[in-house]
Amino acid sequence: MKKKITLKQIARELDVSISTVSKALKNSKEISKDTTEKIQAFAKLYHYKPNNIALSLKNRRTRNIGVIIPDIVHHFFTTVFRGIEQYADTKGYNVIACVSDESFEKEVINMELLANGSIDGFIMALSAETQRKNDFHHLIEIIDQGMPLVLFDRITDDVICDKVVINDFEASYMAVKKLIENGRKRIALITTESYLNVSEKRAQGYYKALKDHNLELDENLILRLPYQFEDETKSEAFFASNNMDAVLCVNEIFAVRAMRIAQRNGMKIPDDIAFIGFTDGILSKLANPALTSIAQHGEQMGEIAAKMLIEKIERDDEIETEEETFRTEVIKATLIERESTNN
Amino acid sequence: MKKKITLKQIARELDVSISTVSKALKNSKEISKDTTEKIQAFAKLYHYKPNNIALSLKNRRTRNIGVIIPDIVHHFFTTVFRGIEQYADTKGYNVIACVSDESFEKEVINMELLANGSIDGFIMALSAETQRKNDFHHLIEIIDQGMPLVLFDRITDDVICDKVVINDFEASYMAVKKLIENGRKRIALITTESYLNVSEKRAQGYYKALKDHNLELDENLILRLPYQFEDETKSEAFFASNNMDAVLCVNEIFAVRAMRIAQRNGMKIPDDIAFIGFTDGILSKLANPALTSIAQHGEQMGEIAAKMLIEKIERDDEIETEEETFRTEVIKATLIERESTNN
DNA sequence: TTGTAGGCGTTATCAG
DNA sequence: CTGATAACGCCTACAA
Repeated sequence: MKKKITLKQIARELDVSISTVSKALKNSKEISKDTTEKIQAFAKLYHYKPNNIALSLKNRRTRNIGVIIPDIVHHFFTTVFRGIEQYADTKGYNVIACVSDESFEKEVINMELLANGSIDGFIMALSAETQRKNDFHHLIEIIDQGMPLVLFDRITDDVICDKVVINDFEASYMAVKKLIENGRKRIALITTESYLNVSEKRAQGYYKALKDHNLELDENLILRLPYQFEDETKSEAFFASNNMDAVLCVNEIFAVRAMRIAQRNGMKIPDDIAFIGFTDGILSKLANPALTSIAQHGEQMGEIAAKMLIEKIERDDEIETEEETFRTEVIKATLIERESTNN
Repeated sequence: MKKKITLKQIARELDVSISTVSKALKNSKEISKDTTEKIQAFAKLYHYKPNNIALSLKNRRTRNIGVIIPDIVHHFFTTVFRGIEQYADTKGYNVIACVSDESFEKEVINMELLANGSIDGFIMALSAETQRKNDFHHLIEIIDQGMPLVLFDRITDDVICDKVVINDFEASYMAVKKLIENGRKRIALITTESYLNVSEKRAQGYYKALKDHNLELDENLILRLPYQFEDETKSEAFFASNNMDAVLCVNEIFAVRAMRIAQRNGMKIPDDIAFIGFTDGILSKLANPALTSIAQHGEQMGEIAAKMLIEKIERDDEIETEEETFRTEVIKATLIERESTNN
């Protein structure tokens, strides 16, 4: 077992000084061709690679970025993560991934842990609990310390930083509009129980679309489900006690579950009832019938977030003063039509 | 914007030496109560937290573990990742996640990048390309440097290290046996095209089960699909030109796709044809009909892998010599029966 | 009780 | 052309 070799060891072996070795390995022309070759050959032989930690300490940058997502099993976050990872990779950055599990406390702890030098910046989506509590002191503190932060999807207006979102309101509006144009009259909304920024915006789009087309808002047609687990009793009661001809769901899991229940109740999709869901993931594609779905372009979102963050990190290095400016990028969601609606 | 404060700054402000500050913050009884209190108060006021990078350099451990998975959108890997992250979190470790994208080169590059001091150990599943090339020099080199490594799921016998797998062979055998006991005679296998260790073992289980029950192995009943993308033409031809009454698939995506095609061809599930898939993910649960599925317990797998790794990391710290021993943990897969088979 | 010095691995500056 | 020194932030054995 040969431990990693250091400059010091090379220097000792070759009977030169550490700085000579360092320079030779960087092809500095201060060093003679002879010594340079000798040192490089030796270094190669022993697979010398500079120690990242020492470099980080010296340069005050780690080339690590911290990503905190509420839930990794949720397809949307996974795709965003993928986008982040891919872009970061091309720029030579590593991604440290933390899952907040929708918990405020885990979010805070993870952030504090990473903020102590382990990373150069954060990309995150707020946990449900954080949004409910409306407590963002940990984010503000981080920013205060000069650490770049990019929020995506689950954002808040209370924190001033770079952000990436999709046009939830418009996307939802368009989806409902489409349903109405297809002749649907009783359009239900299945959304999350807890207060999530995005769900709220999607609900607003739904309200507005109904209103603009002179359809009455019927509170009975709105079902609020717990975000994580559900035993389907609420959903079944919902379908049993209401008649509707279309459903908009704020995510694809809700949509696919709802379709199953509707089918179990003998309804034909899309003849009797149409479905549209957010999150155009694998479930939408492979559902039976395939689900018409609003693509949130998670991968693109992650890529943009990573790009914004890395730009800010690398800018910080150069100029020092210069007034900070923050951007909010809005990605346009697109409707992917499949079998659960008629076109 | 207040940058993070260091021991040095505290020392200067309070007009004491750095080591006094360091000791005071650790409640060393070398330091007088007075100074200790003064220093601690000041440190608290400025939110002093030791710099992780400096600690890593000093202690030669980072409390980071590197995880390399072939594909994060694949549900199974996601759940393993979750298990790793959760366990690591409880032990105060961070997880640096890299995606190899099934590419040998990305796997090598990522490993080399991380191996230079960024992490204390690796957990990984081999990329498809790595398994195909049978080239593991990068793993061997890593181990050689004394870096702990745990392989999971996609493993190889050519590398000696800790491993976690499920009993693929037996699981597959049991699944086929069940199908046979249900009266199925023409049982197909849908597996991956590229050589993957796990697929191979599952195929072996399939062969053995057929043989033990005196069913002939019909090569026409085996469909090999590309791992990542597929336009379904091959699958459709497969279903068109063969008649079968059951299908075993090496993952749930293949299974759900296959079910759709069978249904499109007018077959009734499970009456005309039964399906069993590996990977008991969300797709299996929400498919229509719900898919009988072999649970691989990804989360548990991740947890065990993380536990093995962290134990090795922390053992390395203490004792130095002591002969190394490596374990292979085998997790028992379980069959979750749903609507796609009759019980 | 407090401080000094050396070291973790690297680089940059300056002196020889 | 080469080497000594200081610094990044922290810890600790040893000295005062």
